[in-house]
Amino acid sequence: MSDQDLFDEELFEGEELTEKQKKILIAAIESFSEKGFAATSTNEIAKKAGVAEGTIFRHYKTKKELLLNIVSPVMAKLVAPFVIRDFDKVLNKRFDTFEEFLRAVFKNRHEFIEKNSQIIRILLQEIPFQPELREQFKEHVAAKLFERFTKAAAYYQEKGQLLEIPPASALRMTASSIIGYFIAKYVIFPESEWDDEVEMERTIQFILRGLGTETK
Amino acid sequence: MSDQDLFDEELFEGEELTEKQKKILIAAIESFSEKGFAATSTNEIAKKAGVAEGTIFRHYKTKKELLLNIVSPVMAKLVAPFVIRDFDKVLNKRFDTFEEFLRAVFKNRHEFIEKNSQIIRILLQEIPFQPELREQFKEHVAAKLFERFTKAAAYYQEKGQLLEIPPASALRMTASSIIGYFIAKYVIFPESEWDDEVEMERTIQFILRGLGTETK
Amino acid sequence: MSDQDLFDEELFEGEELTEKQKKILIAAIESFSEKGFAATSTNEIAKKAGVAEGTIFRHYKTKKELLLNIVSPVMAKLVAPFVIRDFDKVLNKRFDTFEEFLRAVFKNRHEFIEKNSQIIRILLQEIPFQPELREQFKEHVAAKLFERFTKAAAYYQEKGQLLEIPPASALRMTASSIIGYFIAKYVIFPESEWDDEVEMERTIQFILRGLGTETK
Amino acid sequence: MSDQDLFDEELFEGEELTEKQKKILIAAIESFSEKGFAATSTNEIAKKAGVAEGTIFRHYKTKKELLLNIVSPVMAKLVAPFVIRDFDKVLNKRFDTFEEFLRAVFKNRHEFIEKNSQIIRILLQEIPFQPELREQFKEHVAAKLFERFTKAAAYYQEKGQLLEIPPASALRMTASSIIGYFIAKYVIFPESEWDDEVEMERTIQFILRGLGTETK
DNA sequence: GATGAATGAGCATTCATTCAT
DNA sequence: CATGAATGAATGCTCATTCAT
Repeated sequence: MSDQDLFDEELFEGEELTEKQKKILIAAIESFSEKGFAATSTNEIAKKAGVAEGTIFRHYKTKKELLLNIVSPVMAKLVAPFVIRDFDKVLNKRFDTFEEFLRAVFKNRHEFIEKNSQIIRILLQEIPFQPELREQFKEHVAAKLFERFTKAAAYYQEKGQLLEIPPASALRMTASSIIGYFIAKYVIFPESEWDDEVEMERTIQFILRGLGTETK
Repeated sequence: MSDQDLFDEELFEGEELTEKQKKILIAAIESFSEKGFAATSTNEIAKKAGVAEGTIFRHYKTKKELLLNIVSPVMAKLVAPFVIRDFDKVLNKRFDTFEEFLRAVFKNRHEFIEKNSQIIRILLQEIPFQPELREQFKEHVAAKLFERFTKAAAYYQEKGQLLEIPPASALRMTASSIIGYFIAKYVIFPESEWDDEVEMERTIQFILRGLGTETK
Repeated sequence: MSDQDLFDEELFEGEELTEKQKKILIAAIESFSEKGFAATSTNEIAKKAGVAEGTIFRHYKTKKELLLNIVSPVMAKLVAPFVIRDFDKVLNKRFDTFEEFLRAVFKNRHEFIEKNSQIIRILLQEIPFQPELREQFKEHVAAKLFERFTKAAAYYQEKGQLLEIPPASALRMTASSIIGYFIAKYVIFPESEWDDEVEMERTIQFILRGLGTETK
Repeated sequence: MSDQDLFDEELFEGEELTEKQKKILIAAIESFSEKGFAATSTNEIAKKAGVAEGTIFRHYKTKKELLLNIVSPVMAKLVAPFVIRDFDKVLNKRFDTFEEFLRAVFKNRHEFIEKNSQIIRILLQEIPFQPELREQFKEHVAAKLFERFTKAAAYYQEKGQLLEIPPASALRMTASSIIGYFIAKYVIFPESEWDDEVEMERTIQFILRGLGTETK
């Protein structure tokens, strides 16, 4: 929890939040992720945050706006490493092989997701029911991810390292495997023993074998 | 819609439902899958079903019981092909290779999921928030699936067709890929053009390469 | 109060109201007329009516709908004597002189207004703020009143009993005088001594002298 | 609007108002007259006035006090021409006939009401619900008006120009006719074509015929 | 003097559930 | 069995007012 708190501050740092606003956000994140958005009452959030109910609505006009304010920055930062300027060059320089690329993305996003697991859980839960969220997701996450992944895929396909299938399909299978890893870890076996390093490596190998061309 | 209706009757057929009960179930499924369980009111269900609100509570003590009554039979039937008596023999006889096995499971469950997409969507949405559901899921779905898949995995590993990794990991990656396929199809691109046959085949190939041994 | 109650039943009689609905209406009428629509809470109405707050909303979707349901029937019946079929003939037969006509209208509407003073007070208060009410009023009261009064005016002008001014002006002055009488009686001096008969007669004489031709 | 603004300053001129106070008053007048006192929030007034919500309460302890501060000066000035010292002499000198008197009062108050139509609308709306207002009105408006009108009436009755009825009744009918004129003009037909001069003259003639003794 | 964040009581409305018919 | 009127707790949200800065 202290870890979570630490990060929340970092996450919303560009926004000049008052102490009360931070408490409201933290309380809302906790409740939304535990019980779901619709089943969490503003009264409950207020109590958990130690503020008056009216205070919530001074800062967020509606409960839905509170939800969007929680989830939007995470969506933005979720694709951050893909939105670097001159992504192509970065690709050229840093990741010579698809394996390096895959491994870097996985590791890096792993940390991010770990730190924001609650909010991402909320995001996943609410995307089917909140059109605004879906719109944001499509525009800022899916589209960007798809665009950059397509470039990367072309690059590695050219190099002969990646199977010649449509990037969309490659992306789907990569994402399925990675997201499946996180859901297993955080949703299905949250309290089980689980060897992060080993399972992550297995997942990477699985994707590489499934999509790579290596005679390996 | 008529397809969906048709199937709903089939799905609950062992249960001797009155006409009104069927209407209630169909209405509830529609609303729950569209707006979520918590955001659907019993009043709304009653109106859509064309019955009085009291009638719902005559058949289902609480709203949650209604949810469980919808979702439970689907959970049971979701693992149906794995729960055949003498699963080992079935395995021996029918699916000589891992590829055959995988292909059969995928195709067969594909139809089932397609017919029950609404209910499965409800299931996925509500599992995180309904302990009873989670319990049922673990007991009747996950455990059975795991048990039978483990047997199958051992069988194909012995035959040298499947990579020597823990069955749990193999299951996770297989399931991720298959479920990822369905989520892409039903949740992310529900109105997009999407070539079922091709994408399914790609997914199968991906899993086979990822988990199979290279002799292929 | 018993008088008021008696009449309320009569007023809404065409509507098949349950006992609870009647209580809600009576309570709402009392509160709205005492404190105004905006300053009356539904909680207060519920308590006064002896029903649960939810019960109000079962019968009237919103507080405003409750207001309209109270005020509309009175508006309709307020112009009732003018909406008789063959108003012209009635005029011919029954009221040979403008004085008779005026006296009849005044007396008859006097009783109606007396019985519905609370609701009419609500109507007057809320007309400036409720566009729906204003619309209804224009359509069902003002227009009808104007139309029939215009006919009557023409009739008496032809007979040489009424000053030759536009009917609209004559109506305005007649209505001002009559409504002024009621406001003085019910709003300004509600608890004063006030000789109904004498003041009414004075008002009639005032209008007759003001609008009649001098032959009298 | 500039006219209105201009006058507002004039109206409150004896009171040494700061710029912010004026803005608050103007904003409150506008909102109260448009939506009613109870339906206007202090937040809304603050925004329209361009001040902080707290600023309103620095100047007016409560929202009701703000209302009274708006309405009181208008009430005082509404009867101004009647509160001249030596009203009797003024009467003697300036208005030899009831007609002159009536015409002067009507014309003069017409301008005043036109300039303060918003505030007077507020006054009319809130008098039934604000005991303080009613008290002030009785004490400063009705009583004074009644007292001076009674004197004037006696004067003109003595001169044989005014019907021998109780001044209270004469006042009621005069006031009804004049106020009816304003309500028609400002409330019922605010956007209609309406010939001020002609209708005012008709109204004056109506009162004169109704109350005068002229063989005219 | 002016601000605006904070308050908590109060608001209209919705809800799952009950029960007399 | 089925109904639907009734309930009252709970909900998201608004309000006039306060007060530290």
